[in-house]
Amino acid sequence: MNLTLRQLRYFDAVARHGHFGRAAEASGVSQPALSVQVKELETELGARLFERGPRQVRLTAFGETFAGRARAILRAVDELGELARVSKGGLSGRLRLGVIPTVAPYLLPRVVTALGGTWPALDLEIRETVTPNLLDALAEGALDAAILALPSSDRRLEEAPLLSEDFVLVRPAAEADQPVPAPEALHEMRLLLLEEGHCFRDQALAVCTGGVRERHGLEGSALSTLVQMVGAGLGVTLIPEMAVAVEARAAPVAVQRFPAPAPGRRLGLAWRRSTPLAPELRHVAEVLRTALSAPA
Amino acid sequence: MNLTLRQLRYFDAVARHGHFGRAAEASGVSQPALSVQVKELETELGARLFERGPRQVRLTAFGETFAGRARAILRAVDELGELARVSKGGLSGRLRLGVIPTVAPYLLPRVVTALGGTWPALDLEIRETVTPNLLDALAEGALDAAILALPSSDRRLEEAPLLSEDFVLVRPAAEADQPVPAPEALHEMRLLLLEEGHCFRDQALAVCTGGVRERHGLEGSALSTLVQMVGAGLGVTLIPEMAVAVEARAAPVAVQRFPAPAPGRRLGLAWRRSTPLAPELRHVAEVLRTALSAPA
DNA sequence: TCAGGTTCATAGGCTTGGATTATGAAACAC
DNA sequence: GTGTTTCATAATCCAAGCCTATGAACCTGA
Repeated sequence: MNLTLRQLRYFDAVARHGHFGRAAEASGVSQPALSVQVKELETELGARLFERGPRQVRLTAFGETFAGRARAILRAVDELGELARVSKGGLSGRLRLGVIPTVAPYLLPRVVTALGGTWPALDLEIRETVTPNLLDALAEGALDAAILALPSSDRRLEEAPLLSEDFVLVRPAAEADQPVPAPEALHEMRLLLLEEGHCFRDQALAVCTGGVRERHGLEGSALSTLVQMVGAGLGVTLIPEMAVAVEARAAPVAVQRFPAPAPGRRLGLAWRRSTPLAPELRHVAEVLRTALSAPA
Repeated sequence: MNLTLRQLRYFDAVARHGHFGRAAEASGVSQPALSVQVKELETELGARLFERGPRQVRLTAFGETFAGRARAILRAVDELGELARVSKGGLSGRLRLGVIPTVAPYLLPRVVTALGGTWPALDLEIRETVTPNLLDALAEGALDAAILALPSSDRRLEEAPLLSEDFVLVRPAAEADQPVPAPEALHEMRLLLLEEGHCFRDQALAVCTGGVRERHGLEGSALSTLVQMVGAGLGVTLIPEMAVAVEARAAPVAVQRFPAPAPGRRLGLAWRRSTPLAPELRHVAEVLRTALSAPA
């Protein structure tokens, strides 16, 4: 038995696309070339990897577990390449950084400036999406690191804290003179939330230990939407402190801070433990921590 | 950059042998063929992997970390092959089982019988050596499973208990009428020990919390040697209960059991968590547990 | 200092593996 | 049934990899 990485790559492509033709195209080879390699792989293994249906290709049970391991191997091989790149000249080339949506608009300028200043040769690629997607992308090696709320509670990740900040209450400007409610009292008010998937939604919910009245149709996909909704008198909302400067100015709302201990969140940088970039990423976290602790 | 498994295998061979010629021989190819592949690997990586000295080949610092990752990949690929074998027909083909020396002579017959009875097609390969070697071999994939004393305290291993047994005191036959000493009192006597590396040596030492008088030149490499030394009046020793039937008969010695709670050991089966054989090995442990709990 | 030995790199010729295009076969859609 | 989609097979070609032979660098010992 003599497996090759080529076979694993082609197999993985078919497993992902569920289609030989498209897998071949994605792999940059002709369909027969790919078919032959996959068939050879099956022959060497002595087991079918795919159920070839007339309309679709599906993994067998065996193929399913095989795919998991094959992917891990391909990822590890990719990391070998990264290892070589890092080993000479430190951080350079592409760095794929993920950022959660409730951070990206407010921090990215400073992040880009700080990293570009320290590593001029760095080719930064940013991807903004919700935490679950970031975690998947990190696990698959599609991202090198991500800025998200700590803790990630993913054992495969290493994380470094970047900053902590409080949440503030945003209410219609007309209510500016009202006393600040206790966080626990928020469930008495109409609290507007981000849609499912945003970690900030869960954090906001956690503040209201009593639960909130669900307001279907009153969810936003971005903090600025929520603030606009508050300005229109639809309810109140929480936003992280870093968003105040940008968002509170754009609508007729009042911002109120909670007395200590105020609810808040910790943000950090996270990366796969096994990435060869780990030492460099610790340095990146250091640089970001410094840059972000300075006033904007 | 397009690494191949072939390159990694050849590189690994050179890293292990520290010698291109021998690595080539071990890999079953000519030396130039191997040299070319390694050179190509270095070119693709853009970094040297070896320091080519005139008298020896040594890994560079980069090569060192590279080798670790490369080996992990090669192991994972081997496991893919095993996965295929296991996926159809369950446990069959070769099973490489390690056993510690203080267990092997007494249990192996029953182990072989039990496994051969349940899996007739199984080709059992036994390797007897001390625990540290077993752990290395398991980690490298040179063994599929091992029978050793629990706990292994290696997080990469999964383990299943097989049996627990007491230790008994072996003393010269002339002392058969003496009262049984408390385990703590053993350091008053000349306790004969196995040589370094045997886990049973450490377990015996642990029994004598007060420490023992070191008797250089009075260590044995096997329990039967120790018992013979006891028979010759050189001191006393501890042996596990399973060894009594075989060993105590072959020398003029008396066996004394300790009152509860007697010192003892737990034996178990251990295997790499990532091996595809894991489900089968749980079954193996089950079979062994049953077979070994029955009287010999 | 020079002859001989060891060890890794390079060169030339050959074999095999992988790629391409062209074509076949099976299943569905209408 | 005719056309379409999709994977497998066939024929052909090029390049990657292997082997033998040889070179280059360095050590060793008289």
